[in-house]
Amino acid sequence: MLDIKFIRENKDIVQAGAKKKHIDIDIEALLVLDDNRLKELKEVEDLRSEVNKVSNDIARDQDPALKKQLIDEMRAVKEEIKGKEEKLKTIMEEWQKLMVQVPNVPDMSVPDGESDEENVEVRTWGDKPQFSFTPKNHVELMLAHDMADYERGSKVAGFRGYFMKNDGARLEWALMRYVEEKFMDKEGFTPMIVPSLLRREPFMGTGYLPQSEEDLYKTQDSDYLAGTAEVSTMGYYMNEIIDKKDLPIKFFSFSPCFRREAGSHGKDTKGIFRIHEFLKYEQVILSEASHETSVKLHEEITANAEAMLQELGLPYHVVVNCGGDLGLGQVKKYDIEAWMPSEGKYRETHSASYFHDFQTRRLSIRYKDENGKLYFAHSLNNTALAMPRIICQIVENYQQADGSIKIPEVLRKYMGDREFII
RNA sequence: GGAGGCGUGGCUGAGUGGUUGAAGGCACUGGUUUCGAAAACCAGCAUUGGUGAAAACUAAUCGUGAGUUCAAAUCUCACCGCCUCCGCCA
Repeated sequence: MLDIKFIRENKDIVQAGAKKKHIDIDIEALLVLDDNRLKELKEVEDLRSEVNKVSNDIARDQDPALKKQLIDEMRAVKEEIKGKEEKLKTIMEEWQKLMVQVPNVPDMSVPDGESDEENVEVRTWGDKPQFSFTPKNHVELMLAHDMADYERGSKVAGFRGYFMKNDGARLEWALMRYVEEKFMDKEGFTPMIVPSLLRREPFMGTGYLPQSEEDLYKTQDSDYLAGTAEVSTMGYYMNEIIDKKDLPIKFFSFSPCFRREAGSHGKDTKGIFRIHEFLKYEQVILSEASHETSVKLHEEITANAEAMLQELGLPYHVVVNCGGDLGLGQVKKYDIEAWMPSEGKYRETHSASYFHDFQTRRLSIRYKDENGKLYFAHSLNNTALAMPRIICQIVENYQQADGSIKIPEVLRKYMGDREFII
């Protein structure tokens, strides 16, 4: 959610921002509605003011006849208010509906473009492996080593169901222990295990609803399953006021994640790259309301992720997402994509975004500065490590001519000090 | 799932229809005092929206939403949350 005052004063910027994100919204129409809203609000408030005043007179006045007269008068005014309130309510509903659709303004440095195909590479790291043989894809490799069972997965869990097995399960646990140790020692990060089964409010607050209703699983109690720990972690301080000296607040959150993948039925239908249920560690930050601080922290959480990919020895590149590939609230986003030999391209493992106060305004997360003044905090997030997806890149990049898979050095101690999956 | 109780400002805690946005206390801020501090004393101290250059004025907010009333923290209903007891269960 943007501040209506900001929208009023910067309507051209907001409209241009929406265009850059390829989101169709008429800011001018919103402002006309807003004028109308203010006019009706004023009328209702003036009438209420009159009622308040006279009500006090009634309380004070002892003359019964005069009392009765005033009460009758106010009864009439009340009727008038009722009618106007009805009108205002209708306007407000329309206003709210439009307001939650207004996208945050993307940063100047965000490239133009419609889809992820127009994201721009900003840097690459690592040497892509050269194979003297035809490399297998992760689906085949994991099957060959009995690291996953897709058939029984879909028998039991349906489309995109899977079991992780043997060294597949061990590798996933190894990654979990690795990333936990990595962040446990990292200064400032509070580790949290967070809920995934959530009410509607945190989804509205983070900007996943109302737009992405069809991407979320919903229960018969009208709760939703979160696709990322970001949702509940951001909800943690919902409707609260934070002391400025506690900022930035950094969370290292773990949760199961659930995604319907409604818009991607044909994509990545084999294996464990795109699945309905997985485990993810997420970095979430609340910071002071400063663009510079947001930018700095954005680079920091991106660097945290890159450091791990480097230790895991996975070649990757970082892309800055184009306007059309940004979410409603995102100001800027980097996707980190690791090399996938079987596809001859990079595939996403991490996604780092910052939002300014878009989410915190919806969630009402504020902080108080030295002078007691209140501000909406800024928020950011990035994947820490998402499982089992990253195993796809690990097994593909580390496959050997003899069919074995080399275990990344940093994970060996969690895999019984072995060098290979044979 | 059943029975009962409760939800007031940063905290604590009064307040069952009428100048109550809300007593008192704590905390916090400023001042007096002091070499300095503590204590004491004095003063200040909610948020959001609107109008306004500002001062100020105005509306809303006592879990949330509806309702009754000229007037609601106070009465009614629904929902949410918390607590206690019973049942069930990891």
